[in-house]
Amino acid sequence: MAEAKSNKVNMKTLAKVLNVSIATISKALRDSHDIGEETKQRVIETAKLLHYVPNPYASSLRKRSSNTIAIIIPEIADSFFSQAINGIESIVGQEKYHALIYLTHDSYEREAQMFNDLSSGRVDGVLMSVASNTKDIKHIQELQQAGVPIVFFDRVCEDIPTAKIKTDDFNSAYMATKHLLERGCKNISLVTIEGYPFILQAREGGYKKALAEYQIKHQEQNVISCSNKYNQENIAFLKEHIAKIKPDGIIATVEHLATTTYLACEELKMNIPNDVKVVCFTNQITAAILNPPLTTVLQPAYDMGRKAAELLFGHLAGKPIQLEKENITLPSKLVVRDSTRATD
Amino acid sequence: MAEAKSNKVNMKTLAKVLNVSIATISKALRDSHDIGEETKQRVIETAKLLHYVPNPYASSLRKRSSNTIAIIIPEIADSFFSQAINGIESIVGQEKYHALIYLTHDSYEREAQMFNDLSSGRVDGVLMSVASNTKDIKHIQELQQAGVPIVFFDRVCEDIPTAKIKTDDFNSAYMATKHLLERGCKNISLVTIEGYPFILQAREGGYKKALAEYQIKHQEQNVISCSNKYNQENIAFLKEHIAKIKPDGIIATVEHLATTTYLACEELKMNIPNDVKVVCFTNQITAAILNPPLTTVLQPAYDMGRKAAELLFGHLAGKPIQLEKENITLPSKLVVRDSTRATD
DNA sequence: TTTATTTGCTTAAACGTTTACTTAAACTGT
DNA sequence: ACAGTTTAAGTAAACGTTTAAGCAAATAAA
Repeated sequence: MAEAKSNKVNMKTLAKVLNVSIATISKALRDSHDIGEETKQRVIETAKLLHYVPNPYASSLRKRSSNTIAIIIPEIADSFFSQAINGIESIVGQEKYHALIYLTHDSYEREAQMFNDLSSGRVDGVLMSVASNTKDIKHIQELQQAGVPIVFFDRVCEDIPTAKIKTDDFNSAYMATKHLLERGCKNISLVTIEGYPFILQAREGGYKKALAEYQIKHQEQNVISCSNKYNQENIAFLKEHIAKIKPDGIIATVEHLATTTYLACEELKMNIPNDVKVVCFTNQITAAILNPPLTTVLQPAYDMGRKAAELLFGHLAGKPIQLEKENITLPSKLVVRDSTRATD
Repeated sequence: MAEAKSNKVNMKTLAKVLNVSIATISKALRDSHDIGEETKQRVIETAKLLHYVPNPYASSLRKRSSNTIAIIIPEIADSFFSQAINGIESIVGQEKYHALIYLTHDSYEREAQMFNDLSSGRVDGVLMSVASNTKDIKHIQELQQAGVPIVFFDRVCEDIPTAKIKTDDFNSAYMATKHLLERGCKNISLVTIEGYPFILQAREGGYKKALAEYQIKHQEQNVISCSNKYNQENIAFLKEHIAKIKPDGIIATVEHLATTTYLACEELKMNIPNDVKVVCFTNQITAAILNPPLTTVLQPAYDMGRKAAELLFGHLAGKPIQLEKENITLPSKLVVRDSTRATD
């Protein structure tokens, strides 16, 4: 058990032990044709015996590639993103890559800062959901022009020509709204958050389309934009809106708005679904045990993350994938529960 | 705008442009005493102008340190871990470090594999929660002996002499149990998951202590061990237990067991809190809007992550921190809601 | 004035790999 | 037997930093 001293064992060590050159070690470990079968075996054996693990930084420096990707997302305490990471990780691990994680907290400045750092060659590729207040996309363009492939998921940047994995925001909002209309709602509010022009535009579009189909005139005041964090002020803000507009249906477009909406309704003594019916975009398993159980738009978070990673790694592996041609939409699912139960 | 060609600009480029040596560039950028003030400014200016970003791999190779840490956790789709990552990230970002994320999925084999990789010098330190089925800790010992500092949070490994950030599992389980006893429960089940001897031992200990104080004899059959994933089989398994034991109180020790427990009770037509009162260890904000609102043991996830990161970075920065002496316990909080409302 | 010291910079080696190029020996076919 | 090819190695440069050591000129101390 004493064969492996804590002194770093590197190729030089192995070369010395085996009395061959460093090049032989390197080639043997990468299974090069240059090296004889017997030598290869000897190298592999002693490498294992001495617990040799290659230095990734030397390798990355020389090869100009790092076997590392970056995951850049706005936040992590959200079931959509954590499930998406699970999907990403399922590929990253399998491909023996490493994943750096960066949280922008929806700040453009941090995002730009991160991209600046990444232009160093730190990563071979990027998987990202853009920050809500990113308007200027120069940082993304520059990284892409520097040759780092980028794949967007969920919160994509339409103006960058690369792969985008989205869910059908327009359609799922349309379905959700139609569902409320079918259940008799006539005055539906759309509760969104600041930022995310594309996604929110799509959801608002689907919402409006459904209204139009039911000959309901859309009112600007029925669309309310909260701040993107769960707190007391948000609840108060929403309460005010509900008290004023008295909607009979609410579509909450992000996860934490479910709690905000339920608490606001409770404080206003408005019963769900009798006084107001609620649908929320969320992936939380607790939706089923809420009071009442919440009708949700369930997004394919895991699959989106996985698909995004598959495209990126396919590209990195040199497969003939034209990232800019990949524009994939995975369907969300409306899961109907009691928060939109028919009442009358 | 044409000053920065996409050709990688490195120290050599800067040296050529400014007609000084590479060493001067390096030292100027690191604000060395060796370099004159005027030269420093010129270097910094042109570096900015040409969008120079240092190559992290060259730097890491030479300095034998990577400005990177590893976060190793069992899973990520769990509010405790995602909040803990938020806490960690708050320090990582501020210290200009980078964080690699690894998910063990509670598998010892993957964990050991990851540690093996990390012995390459890939990271300067590790923040981790150990996998549930990790019994053999040789991989952890070896990395530590190789000089990589490790800080545990939540799911610690008691046999490794290093910093451990825990929450008071014993006491919070004790409080939760006592709370149920005060509310009149006489037959309390503890629902746990497989693995995690230390944490579960502590929680079971607290549970037993409370029972003892109330002169209730502990029954082995009241402790049930589910599998650590949310699915239908788990619900069925728990239903069976509840049907057999007919507990009037349940303590669910991990987040996803809340949903499992609620659904099991619902299927058995057992009313919470009338027929059975429920407490769960969870950090989800939806606890407040469940049916009924769930009494929770709220763990200081963010603070635990943050504290763990603080210790690690303090150590890395050379502060006089003796990691092996740090054994910190942050209190959890019992948040009482309707799932344990007094009835009778 | 002479000797130390400081200032500001350069030289060159090192970190641990990978790889283009070279080389010597062994095999091939004629 | 000999030119040509294949096989199995080795040599050395390169990746982009950091840093110990050196050195000339300027400054300070005696």
